[in-house]
Amino acid sequence: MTKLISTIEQTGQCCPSVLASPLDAAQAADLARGFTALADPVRLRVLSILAASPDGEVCVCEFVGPLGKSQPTISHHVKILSEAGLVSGDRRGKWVWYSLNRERLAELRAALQPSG
Amino acid sequence: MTKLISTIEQTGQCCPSVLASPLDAAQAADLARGFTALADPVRLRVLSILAASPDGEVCVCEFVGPLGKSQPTISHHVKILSEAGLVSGDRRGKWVWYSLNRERLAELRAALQPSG
DNA sequence: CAATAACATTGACGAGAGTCGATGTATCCA
DNA sequence: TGGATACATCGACTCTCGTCAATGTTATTG
Repeated sequence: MTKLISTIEQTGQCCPSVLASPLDAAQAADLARGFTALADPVRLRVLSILAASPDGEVCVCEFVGPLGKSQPTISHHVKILSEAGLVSGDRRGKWVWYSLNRERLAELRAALQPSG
Repeated sequence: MTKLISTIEQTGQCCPSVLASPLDAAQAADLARGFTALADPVRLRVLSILAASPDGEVCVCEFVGPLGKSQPTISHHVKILSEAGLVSGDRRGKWVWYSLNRERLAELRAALQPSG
């Protein structure tokens, strides 16, 4: 807590940033987990399809064809994105509708933002 | 080329963005390579140390102690960052001074930027 | 209840990543 | 010329990741 306040005072930010000050091991591990979720072409395409969807929601079956991967593979990637906080799933009947978590994406973007 | 102009017209950006429009396989692969370079705590700490350095340059030997990794391991990570365009090395005598490539980092940040 | 559909989970496989000791290469100095 | 220093490369190991076939789970429908 003291460390968090110190970080805020030093950087003017609420989240660790790569460019603000040297990261300790824990901060670096947290950020690395986030970027790991972005470090796969299938997952990036899932996010981009979600972002481009008019109603902001896409069910899993709509990823399988366009991305050329099997249903278990898509399900695997969506789970990774979900655990990283980048997407959220909502079950309605047989379908699970996934939506983009733009706040989480903004956090990772902010970690690459210059401090000054 | 035609595709690039089309992308610029549609998105107002020069680089593929996750949030602008659905990524094709090649665009997604390119971005994934960039985020893969960021998806490791050691490499994030290397970048953060470079960003915090007063003169913007750090030689390899200054990473080894603080990061608690062997010299070959640090050299390996610096190479990955270099190949990803995120850092540049400059040999001066026995030392190799590495500096941060902020433009490349800005490109990856822009890929997470909302289009509207 | 049985059959179907959408999605998740499991198990297994090959490929790639992170790590370090040992070694190679380049540079400086005595 | 020889030794010492800084960094890169190699080889090997372990572990994780991406992938898919097979199977399980949940919900709808007849």
